[in-house]
Amino acid sequence: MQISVDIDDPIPLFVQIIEQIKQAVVEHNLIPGQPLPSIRQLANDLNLNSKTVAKAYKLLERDAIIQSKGYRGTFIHPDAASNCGTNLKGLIAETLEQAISQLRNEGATDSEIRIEFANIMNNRVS
Amino acid sequence: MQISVDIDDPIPLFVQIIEQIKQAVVEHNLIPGQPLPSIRQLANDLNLNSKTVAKAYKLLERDAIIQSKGYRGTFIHPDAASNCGTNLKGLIAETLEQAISQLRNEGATDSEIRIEFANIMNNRVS
DNA sequence: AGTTGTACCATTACCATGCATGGTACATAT
DNA sequence: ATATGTACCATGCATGGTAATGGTACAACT
Repeated sequence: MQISVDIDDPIPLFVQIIEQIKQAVVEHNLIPGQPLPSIRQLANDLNLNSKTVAKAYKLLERDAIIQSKGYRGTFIHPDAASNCGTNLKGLIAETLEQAISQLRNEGATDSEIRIEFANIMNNRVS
Repeated sequence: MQISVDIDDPIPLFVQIIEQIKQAVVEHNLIPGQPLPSIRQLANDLNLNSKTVAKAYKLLERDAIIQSKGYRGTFIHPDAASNCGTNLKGLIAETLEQAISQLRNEGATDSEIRIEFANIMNNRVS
């Protein structure tokens, strides 16, 4: 498995890692049960901080693309291929788009929407 | 009609203006049809930029609290009192809260929600 | 001892945003 | 001329969030 990152790319490094692993899964270059390099190992290879790689792995595990087995390492999830299709990102976009377009129709300003959004995300009381 | 602003107050100046005019409406110190100072006039009295006052007036007109009649000036809207009750801000908060809590239940990260939100607000293609 | 994933603490730099400012211009009226 | 609301251009400043960095520590296993 070849993974590379481009620091000059505006795409965040942890996203670059995620996309490459997902791509390898859909192309069957990575098959279920196959081991992935350890967080520290991959971080070392890419000259990245281990936290950056850990973040990518964490998100991949949440989406059931990979499986972390503690001291035994990290492996491709049995249902990795099908879970690559489930687009959580798409659901997020769809849900937010619906809410935002509704609010815009109600006459809300983008500025007001942004402010209220920030309040909610920070659990502030408005 | 007495309006005053406090520059040291963390509340934005245009919000201070809006709140005071709304307050005056609910207290019947401002009644429908009554004229408001012109944008430039009020800006001059408060030592503010005219754009700041214009912003406050624009939002007040959107909420049907006041009515702008071009060169004739700005006046209190006939339904000002009742429209002071309709809380657009509350609607925004409610709509967004519903969407966000749903996404959080689906497993979405706050970070992901924020990114997608920014994409939508900027009409970027994701 | 060495490695695994994970969880905290923290800081730095960058970028987007909101607020307020300034200038200019327009049509429409007195 | 003067005044009205409104629309565009632009800037400086402060704020807040993300991304990425670093250090430390833990339990569990080889």
